[in-house]
Amino acid sequence: MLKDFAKLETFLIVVRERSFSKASAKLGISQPAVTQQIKYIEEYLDTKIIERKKNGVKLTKDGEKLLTIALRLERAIVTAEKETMKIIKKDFSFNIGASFTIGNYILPNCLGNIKEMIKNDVFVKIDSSDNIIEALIEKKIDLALIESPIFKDNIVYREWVEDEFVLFSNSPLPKTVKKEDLLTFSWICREWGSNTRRIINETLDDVGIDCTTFDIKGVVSSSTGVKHTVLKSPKFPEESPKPTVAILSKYVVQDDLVNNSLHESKIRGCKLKRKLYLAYLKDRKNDAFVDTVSSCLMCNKNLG
DNA sequence: TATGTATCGACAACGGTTCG
DNA sequence: CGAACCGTTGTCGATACATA
Repeated sequence: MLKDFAKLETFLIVVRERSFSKASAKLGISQPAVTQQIKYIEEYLDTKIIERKKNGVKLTKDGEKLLTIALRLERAIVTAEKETMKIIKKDFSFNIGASFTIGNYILPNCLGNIKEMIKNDVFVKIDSSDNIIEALIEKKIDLALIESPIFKDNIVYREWVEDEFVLFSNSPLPKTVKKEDLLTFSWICREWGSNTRRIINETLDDVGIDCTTFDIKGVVSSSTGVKHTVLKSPKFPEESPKPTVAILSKYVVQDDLVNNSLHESKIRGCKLKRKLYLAYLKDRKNDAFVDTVSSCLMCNKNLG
C-alpha cells in the first residue's frame, strides 16, 4: 500500500481539509472515490484511521501514527520529484493561462518556484476564464487558473485557493460597517458581466442588500483600474462628502493595505468569498510538467 | 424537517496481461 | 499484433445518518 502513494495522498488531503467532500474538490475527483480510498487503507491496515464526526473528521490513534509515516513519505517524494525533473531534458516553455486577478496578483508570487521546479521557462497568458478554458481545450496552454469552473468533459477542475473580497477606500473607514452604511459611500465598480461584480451582487443580494441602489461614481473594466481610480479619488472628509469605496479581491489590494495607501473595512454579517480553480486536460494528468506544476501550486505556499 | 455528508451498488473507462 | 479478459479507479444515483 505504501508503494501506492495516491491513497496516502488522499488521506493527507482529507486530514488537512478535515472533510471527505472538501478533499474530493481539492483532488478533482468525486467524493465516493475519496471514501473508497480511505476504506481501502482501513481494510489494508485492518483498523479505523479516521473518526467520521459531526463537525469534520478526527484521526484515531492509529490514524495519527499513519499520518507521521505519510508526512515522511510526502517529504521524500517532493524531493525525489525535484530530482527526477532534472532528468527530463526537454527544453520548452510551460504555458499557464490565468484570469486577470490571478495572473496579475497571485501568480507572480509563485512563478519563481515553478520555474525552479520544472527547470524551464513559464509563460503566463492572461485572459477571461472562458477564453482560458478555450485555450486549454485547444492545447495552447498547459494549465489553467480560473475564477469559476466552466464545466466541460475531459477537464479536471481542482479547488485551488480561497479568495475573499474586501471593502476598501483611500480614506480611513471604521473597522466594521453595517449593511445600511454601504448606501452612504461613493462606489467604483467592475462592469456588469464581470465575474467579480456578479459574485459581489449575488452575495450581497443574499443578505438583503440591493447593489443597484448604490451611488456608483465609476465603472472600470479591470481590477487594477478600479484600485487606481479609488486611490486617486478625492479624500473623505476633506475633499469629498462621501468616502469612495470599492470591493476587490484581497490579493489585489493587500500591498496597499499594508502600506496604508488604502484602508479596509469589514461588512458586518457578510463574508464575500470565492474559490479559485486549477484546471488541466484529463489526458494530460500524467504529464510530468502538468503534474509537477499542479502539485507545486496546490501545496499553496508563497501566495502572499 | 432541511441540509450536508458518508456510504453503497451498478456501471464505465482505462491500462496491463495473456493467448492465439 | 489484436481480441479477450481482468483489476483498478473513477462516476452517478440512491440512501442512510447526524445535525442545525
